[in-house]
Amino acid sequence: MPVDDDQLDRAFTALGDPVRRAMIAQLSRGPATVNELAEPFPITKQAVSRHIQVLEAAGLITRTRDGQRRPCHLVPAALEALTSWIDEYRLETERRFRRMEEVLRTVKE
Amino acid sequence: MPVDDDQLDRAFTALGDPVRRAMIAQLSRGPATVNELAEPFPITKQAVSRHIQVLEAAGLITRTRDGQRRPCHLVPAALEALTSWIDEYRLETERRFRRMEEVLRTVKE
DNA sequence: CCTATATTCAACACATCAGTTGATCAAGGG
DNA sequence: CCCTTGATCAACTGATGTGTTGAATATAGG
Repeated sequence: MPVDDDQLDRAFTALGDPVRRAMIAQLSRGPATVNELAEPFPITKQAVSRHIQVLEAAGLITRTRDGQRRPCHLVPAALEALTSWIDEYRLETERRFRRMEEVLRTVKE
Repeated sequence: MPVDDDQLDRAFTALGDPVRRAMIAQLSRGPATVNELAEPFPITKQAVSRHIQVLEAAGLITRTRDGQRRPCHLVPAALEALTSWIDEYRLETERRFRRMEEVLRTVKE
């Protein structure tokens, strides 16, 4: 499933921050609230709250409601869209390299 | 092969820009110089030159010398490191989802 | 109802980024 | 040796991002 350019902007930029990547890692082990996500970091909860908003706007997480808590959940399909984008160009490059090697071997004979 | 945090910062941030992603796409079809990479965009070559420096610092491309030209080459291994990072957490999340479904089915009986 | 907890909003400071223009450096070709 | 071409450096501007503090909102629970 294709993703538009703005969505890729937001998703890749979101991953370009060590705090947000650590949050992704934690969320892969299960849902977590703002407070739980904030715990490992020496920053305020407001700052954490905004990191979460960045991840949500990027489509990388969704949020549910549980009383006064707003647990975050990782969205595997969004991650998959990113690897698909990257793989397209990696695979094309690798195919091109193999074709070049082929030519070099042929010439050498 | 693991990648350190700063390298992930630089690489993901580099991909968070549509101009740089378009450059990646072009480079997957073959090496290109600054001038060739600048051609599709309505920005100055100095700006393109700096985008290239960002991609190089991120390890996503390397540069060679060909007379006065400095062709850029995509580095597939760097792209692979990114998909590996993402996949680790996507797969963990999918495994967790499957375990939850399993539990739900068991409880329903 | 009142209070504590979880989260968010608003306004501000500071740093980084993407773009510009103008000057500079490096390599090739007449 | 000059001149052109490819690329980069330096300084500046405006926009965006990340953090802070302080106030506000919403829900739970006695």
